Amino acid sequence: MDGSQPAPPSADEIAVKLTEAVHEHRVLPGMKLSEDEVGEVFGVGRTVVRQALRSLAHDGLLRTERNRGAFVAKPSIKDAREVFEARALLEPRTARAAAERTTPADIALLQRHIEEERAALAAGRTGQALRLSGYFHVEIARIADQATIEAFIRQLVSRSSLVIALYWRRRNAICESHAHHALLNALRDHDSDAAEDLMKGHLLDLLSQLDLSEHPEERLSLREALTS
Amino acid sequence: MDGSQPAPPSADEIAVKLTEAVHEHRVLPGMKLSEDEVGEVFGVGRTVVRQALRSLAHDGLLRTERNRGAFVAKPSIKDAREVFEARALLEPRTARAAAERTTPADIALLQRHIEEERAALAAGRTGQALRLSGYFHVEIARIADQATIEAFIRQLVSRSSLVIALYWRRRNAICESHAHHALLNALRDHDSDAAEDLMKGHLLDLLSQLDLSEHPEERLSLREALTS
DNA sequence: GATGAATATATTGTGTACAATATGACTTCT
DNA sequence: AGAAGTCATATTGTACACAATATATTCATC
Repeated sequence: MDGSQPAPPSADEIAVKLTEAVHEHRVLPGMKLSEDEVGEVFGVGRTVVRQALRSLAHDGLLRTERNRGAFVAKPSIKDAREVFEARALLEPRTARAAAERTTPADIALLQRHIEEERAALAAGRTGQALRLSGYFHVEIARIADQATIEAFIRQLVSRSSLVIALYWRRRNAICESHAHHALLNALRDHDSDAAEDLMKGHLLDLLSQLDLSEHPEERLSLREALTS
Repeated sequence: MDGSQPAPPSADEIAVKLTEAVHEHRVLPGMKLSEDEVGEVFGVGRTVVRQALRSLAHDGLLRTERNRGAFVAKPSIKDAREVFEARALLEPRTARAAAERTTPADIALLQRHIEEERAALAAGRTGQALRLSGYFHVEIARIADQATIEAFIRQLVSRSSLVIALYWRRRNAICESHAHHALLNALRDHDSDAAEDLMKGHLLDLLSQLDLSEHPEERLSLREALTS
């Protein structure tokens, strides 16, 4: 057997793991991420954990309160709208750019991606399906060869996961698969106009599935009503 | 006299100071930021400096090499193009949104902003003028009441400073003042179309002032040619 | 019994010591 | 003299100890 303990993960690796957990709705908005706890899970000291947490906080996934700790962000309704407005500005044009550069290798990769997503959904692993569904959008930015925009979209997709956790109406993420398939076809055919339109429509669809009307229940937490 | 030493700055405050220094071209691409050195300047330990540096690195302003240190990023020509493509996607539409929400107070603030910029330029403080010129764009996102997009634009403006430091042709940043003034008028008149068009044109102007043709001199650093 | 203060506990914030690693200097050998 | 190997030095990477602060508990008092 291999007695050597596996190399402790780096701060970036931990950040990726935590982000994945957010995407899969395994950690939910409001949950506290204790430094000691996270450190014990990953087998590193608090120093490294702190770096990872700070990285997540910088992406807007965590909110840190001084001498209190790091909590998974709970995007407000305004935040939710902002996220999708930003996506509406970035993603359609990026999809257009991607359509002009898509290679057969990209298509194959996206196809595998969609297949995994479908399989995860069929197996009831909705968390993984959700994460893959988000990464699909990141992949398109990568195909467009726009690293800067890709980083932004990655951030927006992450926050979208939080938004979905808070404001999603129904549990049927099935429609997504169709939208992604249509996008795939547009990319394959280098149909820029279609890609841009499909992406725009897809984002509007997603937004329309959210319930962004302020309910009084939002205010059930008196603490946050007064401290925020 | 006040013998009490001033409270040591927080990591965020140091990050802001460093970012300002980048904006003002006081720290230039490639410069090394030693942890001990920065810590001594600000009167804090390496722990806090590290957080600040990591924050800058997350914004793409620094590049950290393992066991070597943090160096101010030197955006490639591709990076430069990406930055302005992202800005072209975000800022015109944001200017449009801002035009629909601009208040007299915003106008007054922008006017002061432009005046400061002009004064700095007249006094030969080109660094400050450059920084103010960048923050003007951030202000517009703030007026649009889009915190998410504002954060992105802030990041892009910062990187633009690096790009300008590397690829700017002439030293005449005078034209900017006119462009910003025209934008101010459009915002005051709530002329959304004009605001969007002016911003689009302004960004194209900026881009056209850059020299983004690959020169062989770019490759004078063998080290970077092989390690990157 | 309720309220308020005082204390106890737990968690984060920061400095520092030590380990890991890269770079530069020096020595040695051909 | 040049090249390669070895060692010295400096800087970053990490863990840990202690300080600061917020929360929970206890206890006295009305």
